[in-house]
Amino acid sequence: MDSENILSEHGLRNTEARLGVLDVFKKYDYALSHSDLEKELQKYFDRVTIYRTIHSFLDKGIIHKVIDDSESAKYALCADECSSDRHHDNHVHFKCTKCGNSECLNHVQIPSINVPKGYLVSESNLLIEGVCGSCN
Amino acid sequence: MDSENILSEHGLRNTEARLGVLDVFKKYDYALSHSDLEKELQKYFDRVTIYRTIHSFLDKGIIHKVIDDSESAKYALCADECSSDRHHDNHVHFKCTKCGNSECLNHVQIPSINVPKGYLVSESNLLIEGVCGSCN
DNA sequence: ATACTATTTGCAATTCTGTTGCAAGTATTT
DNA sequence: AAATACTTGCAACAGAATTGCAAATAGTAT
Repeated sequence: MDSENILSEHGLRNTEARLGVLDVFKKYDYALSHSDLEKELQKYFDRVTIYRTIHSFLDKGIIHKVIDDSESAKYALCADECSSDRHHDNHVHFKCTKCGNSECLNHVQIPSINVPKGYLVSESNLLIEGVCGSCN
Repeated sequence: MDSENILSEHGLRNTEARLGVLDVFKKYDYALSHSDLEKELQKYFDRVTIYRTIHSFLDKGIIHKVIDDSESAKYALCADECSSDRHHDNHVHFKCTKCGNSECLNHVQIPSINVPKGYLVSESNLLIEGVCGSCN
């Protein structure tokens, strides 16, 4: 989907900064941190704008947080089915210990897990660490 | 196991600060962040000491990092089988969206997952979100 | 096209998180 | 009890993230 439509369908105004951030996400096939975005965009936009863009994209369901045991939070574009109200609720992410990149494994499903009695599950996130195809 | 033994078995000296941190972990059955520890301990120890204690406990395998989609890193006591060289490598954590607490589900095993061809898996972490027994 | 309104942006200041160097204090060994 | 190595607190620092406010801009109505 083209970037203008992504924004308007999620109820966000069409601005340079948001288009710029979307372009960076589209350029990479792995999850990006704020500082990754900043490196590419600092010539054009303020750090604070990038933070605020990340927040509004998270709010509207354009990106999701990729869970990672590292220092800083990373984010990736959501699959098209996601929206602010009904979110894709099974995420599998693979983090390569060599190159440090995290990617979403969209086609892998998390098998259902038995939780203790009285617990309700709404979402699950599986982080797999190892060596990715390019580094292996 | 009593706190003095935990420390000496992991090759750490027996100090007030370390005993204090261990006590806080034992007091709660869910994962704690640095700031949780700081709230309880700031009257007795310096912030830096708490950071350094967390690091040495991680190093020696007394605690492990609990992966969480929230702001700050959280930690929890390891089960007895863990040590610095051979670490328990399958962690399942449950985060309650009502109370915000994360706990370890030690008895739940992560089913094996099919990763793309050419990928190697060394460790996996499953974060389940939902409502815990006490909040439900 | 122009004017209006609400949203968005940049800047400066601030807060929170985490680290480092060093001198003083403490645990352990002899 | 003395020597040594580790641990702690303090101050300074570095980086990550947030907030308030005024200026700029997008979308809408005129």
